[in-house]
Amino acid sequence: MKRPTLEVVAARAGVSKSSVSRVINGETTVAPQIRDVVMRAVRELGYVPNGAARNLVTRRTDTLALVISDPPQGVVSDDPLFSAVVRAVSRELEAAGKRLVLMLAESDQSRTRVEQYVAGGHVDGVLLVALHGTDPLPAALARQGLPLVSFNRTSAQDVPYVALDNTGGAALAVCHLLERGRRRIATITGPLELHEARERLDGYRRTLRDTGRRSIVALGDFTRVSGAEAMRQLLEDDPDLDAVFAANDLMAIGALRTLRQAGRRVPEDVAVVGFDDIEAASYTTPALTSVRSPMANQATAAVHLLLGLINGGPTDPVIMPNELVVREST
Amino acid sequence: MKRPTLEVVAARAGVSKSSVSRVINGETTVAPQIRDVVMRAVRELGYVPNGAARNLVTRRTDTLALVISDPPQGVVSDDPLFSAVVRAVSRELEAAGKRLVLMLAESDQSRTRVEQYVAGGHVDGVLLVALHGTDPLPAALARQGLPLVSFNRTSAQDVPYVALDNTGGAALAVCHLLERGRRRIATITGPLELHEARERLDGYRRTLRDTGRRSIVALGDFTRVSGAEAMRQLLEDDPDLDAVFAANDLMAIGALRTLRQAGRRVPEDVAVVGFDDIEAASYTTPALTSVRSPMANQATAAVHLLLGLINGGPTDPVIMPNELVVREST
DNA sequence: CCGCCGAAGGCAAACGCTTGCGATAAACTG
DNA sequence: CAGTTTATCGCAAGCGTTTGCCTTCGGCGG
Repeated sequence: MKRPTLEVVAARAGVSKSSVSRVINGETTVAPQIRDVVMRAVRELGYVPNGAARNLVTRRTDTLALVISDPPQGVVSDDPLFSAVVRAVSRELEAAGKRLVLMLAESDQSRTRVEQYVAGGHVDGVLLVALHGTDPLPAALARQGLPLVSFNRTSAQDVPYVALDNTGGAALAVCHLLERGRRRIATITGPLELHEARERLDGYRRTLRDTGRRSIVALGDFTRVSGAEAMRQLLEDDPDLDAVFAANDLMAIGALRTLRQAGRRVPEDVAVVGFDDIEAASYTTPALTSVRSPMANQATAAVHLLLGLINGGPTDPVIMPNELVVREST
Repeated sequence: MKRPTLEVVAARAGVSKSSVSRVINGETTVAPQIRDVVMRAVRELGYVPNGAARNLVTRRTDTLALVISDPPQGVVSDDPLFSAVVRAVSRELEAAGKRLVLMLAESDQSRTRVEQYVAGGHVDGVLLVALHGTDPLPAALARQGLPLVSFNRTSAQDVPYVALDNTGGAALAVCHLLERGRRRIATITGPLELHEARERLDGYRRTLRDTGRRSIVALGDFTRVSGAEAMRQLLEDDPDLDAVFAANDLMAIGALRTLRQAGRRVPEDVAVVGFDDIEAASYTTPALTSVRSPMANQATAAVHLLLGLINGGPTDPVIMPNELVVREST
């Protein structure tokens, strides 16, 4: 059951290991005649080069790590985001001929394991999703000196990133509500220790302030139940509100339920806008208007940035614009 | 920026490479005093063993591949299943100190890439999700002689697997409907080239036959729209039906929408049962009764089976039981 | 016809680690 | 106290590739 090595291929082809290696790696300095005999031997023996040996000498692995640093109940655990990102990254790396190792860092212990792994030279670069503002991992990985791209602005300096335009997206949502003639626009925020949630809140606040209106804020944590709860709170605080901007779709869905229970019609009495445009946003009744987060595009862009970095390319951050998808809820 | 090697650690500690290696690998045949001095050197230098070199000699990689063989629009693309499986596998491997490389095989080209990769000795074993009955990958991977576990029965012989009890789950659903007094129970199937879909249909048919009732079948493809469409078909074929068993939740959700549009009340006029119990099943109105597929447990079991195989354990298949979650739609 | 140049293939030295085996010294045994 | 067994450690041989450099050989120019 032993796999053949370069040596036996060389023997079979009647040439040296060097030549076989050169053929395998597509070098041009080898005579077509030798190339053919080598290829034949390779095929006959079913030879596949040993990865470890190759990595050892070339110091490349053609493998990138996707690290998702988030507590088990965190934001990225949110299914739609998780699979959109993972799948897009996987596809893009596949297309580039690279491999993906996926690491969920859900505890400090696993975070140090990630560091060790990266330090062990197993990967050529790291793609990092670390939404929490105080996460130590970005800085730790940056220190390793390996190419690194983050999925958002990090507290660590000089980490190239690809981020959504959260502020702009929130502004988009609020402007839309204003155009629809809404006067009292509330918001349900995400957990404010996340950059993402902060920025969405900022966008909401700034837009309202610019038009001389006041903010009505309830805190959520990006879960559906927190959205429902926050909505109850808002109705209590300000029964006359006529619109809600939720910082993500799950909370918007929760809010919809609360509104229905409270007998408010959507959108007649209260308009609702979500954020992310997850699949489920189009299932709800009424279907949810939402700011589309181009997660897949973001992931693709992040992979490209990283691959560029590995080849000595530029480190300029990328900001992804997002667009509003108008449905029945506004 | 060069990382230190065993050699420099040994020099610093004033011992041989062997001793350092033994300390690193936690062998017991090393004197505590030496152990300490080595550990200190390791810490001071920030030494981390090089993975490639280690793999090369030990022939282990502590890395397992999760291969998802499915066309881009396939079943597993279904977000909830995808992320549940990926996340559970990742957690379990993390706990076992192993690494996960994720490979989506969405084309024949990428399927051969998977084979090459596995043959290249990059992984110690493979976890395979290949639902399509005609997928050649199970057999191809089995031929490699590496430990392999599939997420369902495969056409390839002798591949250990961990499968859901699809037949039993469907029976559970139908029995429940019968107990609720339903007489005309229809079903919406998944794409029948999938084992999964076949088995669920079998379970439905067998249960009805055993109680002397006839089957009412419409074909779907596991997508929400196909569910809606199939439901329309069913209403046309048999306007008097009083219950529907959908082979997955997405189709059940589609069916709910069609029923509402058709003015049928759920569950008063028509009861609906789904399969999988995805997150969204509890969001719908009315909330969906569903057969819970313990995907996470299944994934965990698969990982354990694989790890066992690697250590020479048994290859007995595992069948996961599932339970019915009763909600408002029945 | 001779010398030189370039192309192409082979040799052998790494790459960084593990591990069987022998060496050494300490600890026993009788 | 001599003969042995034990506990530790070091030596060096790989593991399977890649690659710098040297060798060889055919071809070309002078």
